Amino acid sequence: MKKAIVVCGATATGKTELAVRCAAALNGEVISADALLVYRGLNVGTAKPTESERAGIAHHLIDVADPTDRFSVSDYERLALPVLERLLAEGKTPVVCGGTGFYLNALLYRRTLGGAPADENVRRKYQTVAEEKGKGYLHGLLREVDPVCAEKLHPNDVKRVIRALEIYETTGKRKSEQNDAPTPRFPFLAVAFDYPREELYARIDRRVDEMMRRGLVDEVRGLLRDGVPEDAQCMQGIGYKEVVEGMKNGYNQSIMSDIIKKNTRNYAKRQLTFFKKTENLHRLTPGDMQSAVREVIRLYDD
RNA sequence: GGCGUCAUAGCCAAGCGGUAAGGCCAAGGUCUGCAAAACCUUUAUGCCCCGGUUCAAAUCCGGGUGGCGCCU
Repeated sequence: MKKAIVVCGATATGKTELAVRCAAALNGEVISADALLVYRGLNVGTAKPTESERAGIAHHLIDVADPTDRFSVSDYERLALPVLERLLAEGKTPVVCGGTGFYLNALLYRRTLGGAPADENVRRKYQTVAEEKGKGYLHGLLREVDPVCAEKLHPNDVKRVIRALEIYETTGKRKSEQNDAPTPRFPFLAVAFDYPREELYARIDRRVDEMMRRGLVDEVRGLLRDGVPEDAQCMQGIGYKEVVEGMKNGYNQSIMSDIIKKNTRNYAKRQLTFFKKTENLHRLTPGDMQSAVREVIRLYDD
């Protein structure tokens, strides 16, 4: 069975180019693992690979949702897994590429994701409870039905507390009892560029400048004009929410740009933390794309 | 030159005699159906400098230094 290649790591480290080159060299196709690349119409703010950047390599899981959709990990898993399995069956090399660790884990490991579909009504109900009676009260509710899970969650972590309550309410089972060990679904080689922090931040700054130059503000304006609500899920993406907010407050592009840079740096740091736990992650020396590709191929053939 | 006013962490800032709030930034971390989301933790043996009063001073007094404002 062919192995998959996983190109992960922080934003702005050159994942796209590395993935395309590896796919080209190993008869592969790219499967994106990115929470915002799935949305149509979000191009410049997501640094969506252009036709020429894709270099004739097939890309999957990009532009599979409308900006008004509410896309989630389970949607990702449902769409991405069949593609990946098909490629493996065809003897091709799936090159999974992306910085959304949560999506990556869902694709790479067999997990139940809580085993309960999202239920808007239940979520709204508990959201109201949290607002009216307080986060502590909501957390107390969870403590009653699933004390083990409640113990692990901070009362302020309302999203997860609600999710745990949702699982219990819709399935009657406790989240804490679904201790499914993460088993890999197939063999894979994971790689990531390891930039010094300073350099990574400098790359991020440059990338954001580039996005502004390419018309991020116009893109956001266009999405809003086309009826995408300000509070749409995709508008929570970095670059989008700041522009929406900035336009409301009359900020100039320079101020928006600074905020986007800061948030992107914070995001990159979270990604680094997340990927620290990825087992057998091979760190690639940044700087020379050519030799990085060679390194990946060498590791792949081992 | 005179008078007044202010000086607290990288930044903003509370405190007004009893042993340094808070916010931002930064760093570290969590992550099982919103994840570019959400959440957690840490961050001044020290309050411009020197001296004094006091059991006790960021807080009061005197003198410096620096910023700001007004007057000449």
